[in-house]
Amino acid sequence: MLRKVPCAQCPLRAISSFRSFSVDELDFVQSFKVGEMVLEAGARLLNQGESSAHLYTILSGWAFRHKTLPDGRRQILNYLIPGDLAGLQGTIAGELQHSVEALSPLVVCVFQRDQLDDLFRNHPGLGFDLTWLSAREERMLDDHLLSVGRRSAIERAAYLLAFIHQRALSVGVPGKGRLMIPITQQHVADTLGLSVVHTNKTLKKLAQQRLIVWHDRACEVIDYKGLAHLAGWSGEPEAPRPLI
Amino acid sequence: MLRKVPCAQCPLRAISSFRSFSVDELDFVQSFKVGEMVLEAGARLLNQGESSAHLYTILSGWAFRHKTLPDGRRQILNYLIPGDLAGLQGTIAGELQHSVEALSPLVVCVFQRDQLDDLFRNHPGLGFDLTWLSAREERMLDDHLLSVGRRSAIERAAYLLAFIHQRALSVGVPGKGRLMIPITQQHVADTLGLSVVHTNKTLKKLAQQRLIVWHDRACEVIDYKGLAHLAGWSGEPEAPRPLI
DNA sequence: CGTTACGTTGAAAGCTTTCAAGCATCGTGG
DNA sequence: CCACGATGCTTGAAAGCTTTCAACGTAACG
Repeated sequence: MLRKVPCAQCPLRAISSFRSFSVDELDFVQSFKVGEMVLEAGARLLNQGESSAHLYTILSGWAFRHKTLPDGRRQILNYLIPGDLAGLQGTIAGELQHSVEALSPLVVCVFQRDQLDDLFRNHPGLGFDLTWLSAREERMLDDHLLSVGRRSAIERAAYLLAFIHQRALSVGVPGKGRLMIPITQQHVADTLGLSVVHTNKTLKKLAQQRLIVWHDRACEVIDYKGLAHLAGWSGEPEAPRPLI
Repeated sequence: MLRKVPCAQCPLRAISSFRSFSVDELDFVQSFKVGEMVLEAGARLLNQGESSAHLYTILSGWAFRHKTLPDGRRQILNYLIPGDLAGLQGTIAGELQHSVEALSPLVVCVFQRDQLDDLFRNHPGLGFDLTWLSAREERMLDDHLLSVGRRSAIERAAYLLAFIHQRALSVGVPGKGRLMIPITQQHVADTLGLSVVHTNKTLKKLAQQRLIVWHDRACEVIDYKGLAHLAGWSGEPEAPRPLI
């Protein structure tokens, strides 16, 4: 937890999908920031049942949020990519009810939870942003719940991959290369509520229809519109969003 | 939209699960409140695809939040009971991505969305509360997603009814009588991601095990602990919560 | 070169849906 | 007052989607 890039020079802020911040806001966020942390793929950022004194914003890399039943069955709740905030739920209860695990090497920005009071008191705009981010996560969960509850296996898979693809593009994740979503079929299965075996067969169908290509531990979306259409999904509404 | 009970005398505030508000906060909430609205069972409070200038807090009655696929398949996302806030998602995008429909006669408190700025600016504690409420909804959705994705049909049903039961008790919904959850088996099916037919057979099993009794368009929980145990669910963590 | 993680396949078993039909209640119009 | 349509709850049987079981191939790694 050494490096501490000045927020004003954060490469993420250059991306057009993030709203611009005032100097005042940037100053505060800068002081709110404790430092940066680097995790390797597979490492846990947050743990179900534990409480954390920190909030995190993903700077680079991929992660996912999940929770498990007592007997070990696992459900992936959502994926985290650069610009996403993690750990806010810890604000309402001591213990976090889910875990966050890195899918790829991960760099996160670390904030001190006990400065939240200060944030709400002195920077109402940022307070609003936190509510905004939370409501946005809620909306994504609504979509996932609709998907897992009411879509067929192939529709679910199509929706999921289209969803992740769109989100990653909106924050420029692919860089200059092609976008490779760094997940295994087990991750897909645990997101869709399916078995790995059936997930494998379902992804194969999507590949046969030339909608995706499955690489080693990664998925490449070939036809985003085709996926969205198959799933009957119109995409997430885009709006300039805050980056805390 | 006529009556306007003073917030300080709101019967909900007498319930111990809500945190106490300062005079200052009460004054603001009072001014934030535009009035009250009464809906009959089946009426829509909010509509997917439309935008609303209002936020609502349920004062009495039951409602549910849901969204549908283009071909009509419906997923119920959550249930709303007294003290719950509705419409916050409309803050982040013009159009709401879900609908809210009354399950029983409903009385709601109406707030003006464009006063949210004022709220965040002059009442940081209430701003925090909004984030808190949003994060809480998020946590409930996490639980539902885990349930629909990874629990068997009977576990899902047990979880759902235990969940609703606990929540309703925490805000004193049953009054002095027994708690009757005013839902049809179609609602249960659309919440669990199952067909009505299979839902019917599943509920019958719960009834045979003496965990619930199904009445006409209503469910009575007989053995809350039994349901929670069957579902492998430990209940929602309880904490004093805000009432806006 | 053995081990482990990931992906792939085929077949049987099982859970859930769909299809069909029937019963009961309730409000409405004739 | 009664027929009738609409809504909700039940049931049985067949069809279908998904899981489980079992095996096998490959690539990466120590």
